[in-house]
Amino acid sequence: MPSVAVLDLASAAQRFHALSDETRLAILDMLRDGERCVCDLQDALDAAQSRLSFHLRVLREAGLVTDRREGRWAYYAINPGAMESVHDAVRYLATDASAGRRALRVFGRCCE
Amino acid sequence: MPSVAVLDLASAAQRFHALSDETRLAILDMLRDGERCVCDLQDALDAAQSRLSFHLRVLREAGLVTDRREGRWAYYAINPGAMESVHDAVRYLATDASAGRRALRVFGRCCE
DNA sequence: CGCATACATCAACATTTCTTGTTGGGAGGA
DNA sequence: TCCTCCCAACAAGAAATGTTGATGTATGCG
Repeated sequence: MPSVAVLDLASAAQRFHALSDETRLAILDMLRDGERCVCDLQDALDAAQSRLSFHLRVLREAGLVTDRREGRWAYYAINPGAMESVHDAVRYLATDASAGRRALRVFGRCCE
Repeated sequence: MPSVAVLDLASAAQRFHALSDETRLAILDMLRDGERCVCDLQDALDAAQSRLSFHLRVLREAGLVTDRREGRWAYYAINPGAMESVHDAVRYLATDASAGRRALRVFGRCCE
């Protein structure tokens, strides 16, 4: 059975919202390289600390990132499970309901 | 080469924003069955006409749906190309930058 | 023509989101 | 202990977003 038989609209919307801001996408783009502390993000993105803290909270509350405290630093990292659920949601929306389970409207060969 | 070497933050953010609302996700969910006129969506979602029109505009301006006029009806349908670019963006964000091109952080076998 | 239908758009308002500056708290180093 | 660093959280204002009701426009039917 597909992991997303039907979409949980509320949580999907929340995750998409977390992805709907350029600053947050830039943060995630950096986190593709691995976990980072806030100060790294601050330098790289040239953003005020409170602004980053705000966006990291949005990402965290959507479950897209995890945070780990070490000494006085906070390290953030992408949460693979949440990214996978976003992936599932997109695939669900892009799937033709009238076609079979694997038949995608969009992707001839998916993830090629 | 991957189709998304680097993410276009602005347009990706716009598309994610279009997906960040429950009403719009419900609309797309209906459109999985094929194209629909506004009146169909109106009945099925029990939403005011101006409200639907607003959300359809957001989806249209993000490129996620196309519209077709026929007589006095307007038929909306999912735009596969835009859904694919959303899919690419999610995969890009979920991909470990330090790993090889096909190595995904998240999906052991993608789109299984 | 007159009228109803299907839809877009506008105006006004409430709510949410984002930014900037400030405050506070915990962790170390001197 | 005092001071600095790293970060979260608060406060206030600006801007964007979503809802509702009204108006506008094109189509088609009588």
